[in-house]
Amino acid sequence: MSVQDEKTLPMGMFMDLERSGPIPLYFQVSQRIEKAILSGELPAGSRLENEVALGQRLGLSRPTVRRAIQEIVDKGLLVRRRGIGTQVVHGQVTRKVELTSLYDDLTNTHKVPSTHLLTLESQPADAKTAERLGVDEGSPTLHLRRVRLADDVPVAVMENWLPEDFIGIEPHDLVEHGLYQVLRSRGVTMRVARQHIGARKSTNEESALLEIEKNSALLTMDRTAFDNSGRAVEFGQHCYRPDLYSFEVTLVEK
Amino acid sequence: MSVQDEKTLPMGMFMDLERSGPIPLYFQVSQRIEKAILSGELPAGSRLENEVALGQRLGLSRPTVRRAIQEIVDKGLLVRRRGIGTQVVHGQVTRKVELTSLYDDLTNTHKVPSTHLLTLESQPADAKTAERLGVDEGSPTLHLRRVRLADDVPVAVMENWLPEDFIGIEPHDLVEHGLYQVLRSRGVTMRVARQHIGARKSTNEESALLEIEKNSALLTMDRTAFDNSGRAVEFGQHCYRPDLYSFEVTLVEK
DNA sequence: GACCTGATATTGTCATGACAACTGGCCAAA
DNA sequence: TTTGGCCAGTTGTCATGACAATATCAGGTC
Repeated sequence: MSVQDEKTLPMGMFMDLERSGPIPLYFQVSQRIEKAILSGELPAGSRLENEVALGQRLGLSRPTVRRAIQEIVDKGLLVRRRGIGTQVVHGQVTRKVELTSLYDDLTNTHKVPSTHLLTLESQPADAKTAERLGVDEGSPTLHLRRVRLADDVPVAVMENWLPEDFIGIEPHDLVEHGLYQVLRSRGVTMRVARQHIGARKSTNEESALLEIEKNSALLTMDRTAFDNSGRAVEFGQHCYRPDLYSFEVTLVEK
Repeated sequence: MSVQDEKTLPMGMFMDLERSGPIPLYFQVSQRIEKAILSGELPAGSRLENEVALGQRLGLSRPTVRRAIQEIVDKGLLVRRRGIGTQVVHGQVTRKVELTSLYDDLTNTHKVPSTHLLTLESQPADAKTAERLGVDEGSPTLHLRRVRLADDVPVAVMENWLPEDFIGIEPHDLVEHGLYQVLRSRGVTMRVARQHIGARKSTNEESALLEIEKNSALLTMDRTAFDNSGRAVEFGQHCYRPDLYSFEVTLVEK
């Protein structure tokens, strides 16, 4: 019995590519394929059409098709093997495969998110904050502390520091929109973020805020985020209720 | 004062590319650039030569140079901006930027790793294991449980299940080499892994094994790993001492 | 039957060329 | 002085073509 006894599917889709629109062709293709996988149209283990044939059928060049496929490989949904072809990964868990999202989206899954703003103040940078943000120690920063809730149940305590040019953000924005949305609306686009994920016991204050027992286990995440110019725009220390939140990561070996 | 007042560096390297060797050209180039960044030769904020010029100087086509640069962008060390160029990210933390490695390597940093093998047995798959591995419930699996130590200090308790064809792995191998090395030596190459990272309190047994207080906070990680044919080859539930171990993740926005 | 050999299929790498889209600065006009 | 438009520089996208590396499979030979 061979390893891939699954047959190649015809994939009768991709008839309408918008060639003059602003959306890249490779992106249009990759989205269709991903959708076909997640919807079950391309079941686990099935083989994809080979790159050349797929390109011909869609009227696209091989590099374009190849890039589209690569996007999905990077997400961990497809596996390519030289001499063999491209297959959908086995593992029926082909859902919820987004790389660790920036939190906003995750609570949106059938939950109503809300925010309690505890602190919003200007604060001189201490040594650690200065190092993480790449600013001088003692220079002013915007310091904020929030409790994030889903369906009125507290999920996380989030403490953030931002460079001084963000001083002036209104409390109203943060309660309504979440930090990253506010930054985006001010013209900042995040590009790179470095995260450390760990665990520790909760303090008494955190236990009260999160409505959990004293000395519970907490899931913690430190993050420094950089915008598209490479400047640090945010440093945060967050802690989560582990019974309500966890991180999902998909690794793809080179 | 402009945002990028840094000057473009000449980068007088890349003289010796091995064109006939087995190592891809784009990989050779990306390694040189990454090395130059990590060594400080390309300081934070400095601009890279533009793709066309760099290609000409190295005798390479633009796609090849572009791919080399893209590799480093994906690691979060470089940032590209259309119309501007490619810059090294600000943020002096340009060290230890490897995506969440597969554990073996992490303990190797100045520590002596060792392993206590607690369990190594054949065990019929329960419902959860069967689902994760994609095998039938009740079919035989290899079940193993280990304590991982660094410098003789326990760091993690790791419990794994593998499909039946791995039954026959010797205890000696696991003590000496770590699970992933053993699998590699049996011809398995990992491609995709899905991980869930969370936290919880330790059980009494875990507290004893890890030499920590009862009811401490633990960092937990569940993982299912797939080989290059997309078949699940390992399912594991691990827990770590949070004072000795944490996860590092670098996110890059599309 | 076991083993080698070659043909075939498929992805991996690389080159060349072209145009589009975005950014920044220069310069002229209001 | 300010505004607007033009221009050059750089990355983003896409097409075409070629060869290399690797896995499968059929067939022949020992």
